[in-house]
Amino acid sequence: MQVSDAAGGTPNARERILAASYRLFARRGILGVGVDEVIERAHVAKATFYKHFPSKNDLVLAYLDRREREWTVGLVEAGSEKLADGPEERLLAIFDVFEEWFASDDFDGIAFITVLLEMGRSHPLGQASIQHLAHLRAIVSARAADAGLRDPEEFARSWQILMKGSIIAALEGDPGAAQRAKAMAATLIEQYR
Amino acid sequence: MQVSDAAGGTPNARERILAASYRLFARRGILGVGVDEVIERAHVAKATFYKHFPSKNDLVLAYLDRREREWTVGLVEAGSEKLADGPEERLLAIFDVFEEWFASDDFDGIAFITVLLEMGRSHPLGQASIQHLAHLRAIVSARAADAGLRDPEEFARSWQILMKGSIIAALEGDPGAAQRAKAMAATLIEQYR
DNA sequence: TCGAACGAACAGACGGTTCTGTCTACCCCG
DNA sequence: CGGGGTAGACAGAACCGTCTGTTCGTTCGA
Repeated sequence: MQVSDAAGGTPNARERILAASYRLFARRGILGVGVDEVIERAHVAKATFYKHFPSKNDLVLAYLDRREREWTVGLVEAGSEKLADGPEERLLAIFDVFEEWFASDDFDGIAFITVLLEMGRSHPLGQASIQHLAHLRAIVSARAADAGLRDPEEFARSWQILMKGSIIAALEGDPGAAQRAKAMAATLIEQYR
Repeated sequence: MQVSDAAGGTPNARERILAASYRLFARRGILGVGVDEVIERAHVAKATFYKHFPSKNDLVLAYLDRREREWTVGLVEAGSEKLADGPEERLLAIFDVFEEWFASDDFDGIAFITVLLEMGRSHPLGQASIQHLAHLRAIVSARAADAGLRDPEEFARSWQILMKGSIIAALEGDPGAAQRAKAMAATLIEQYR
């Protein structure tokens, strides 16, 4: 089967499209990137593109899925997992991961919010973004339950306000956004203990 | 001078363009609205449009300015002013204004962040958005100084994380976002007292 | 084992729409 | 008669999506 390219070598077409669009979409949004540019960067023929993704929308959906795997799960969940051991510490470590992320060259904002704002909440892509954000919140909620906090669902909603706010602040140019949010987060944990 | 139309009657062309673009941009973003649509909604000829605004960018800059007058100053500053009397109460009342705003039909998100995410921080319009957000922060900072809080500048940055986060949460569909942020805000005040 | 058939990718022209911005021509009122 | 407006054609680019035709490696049957 020639579907995968996990063993290195030249990635197959679908993977190249996904990789190219990932970087473009993350940095310039959906509306700001045309299909033609994705095709050029992926070194792929147009027909090949439309064989794998019937429309640009389908590509964006795949992009959001990948964003969830790589960012939500890979960076946020796994990253904070190995930085701390207690359940409360694991929660707080999210903002340590953020701090490093904010300072890195890979810091490209929060895709789900960008897409939500670009497309609007009634658009299918806006709806998909809302669902991805709900999944992120579920992770926080589960950790809150782990830590024995009361009302994990409510807690997670407040927590996510801090996450979103700090990401926007960082994007705006505030280098201390992560630590500022972390301080408020620590207080929040106390109040839900 | 025929610039204003404050006395009613048919607004002049410039004002109609501004009014039409305000609603369109606020709801669908910058990239999602074409000049042709603005022209149609404003009942204005294309040449007239380009006489008043040399480029779409110039219109967006004017839109952001108006947004600052109507939203930042009109809604947030003035609105919370008349809802409370003590300096701390005036700060907290911002989130009461938010709650009403979130529930209203006029709730159209936060223009400055939308433009920032759409255009990127290096784009002139992104830069302008950052400046408008800084102005909003300056208002918070001044009120914090009024309330005798320590380090008003730092305080305002944390405060703004709550504001941004709650607006995004509301946009995502969380009706309790304002009160959740207000609770965290009250705690923040205590810590800076 | 050789050659036909096939799948997957390639390059790129093309159509129809939309975008920003320019320009001409007219019109109407003070 | 001049300034501010109207209507709308136009240029040139970018957009999404379709389509034609070619190449290359694999598979499979005679």
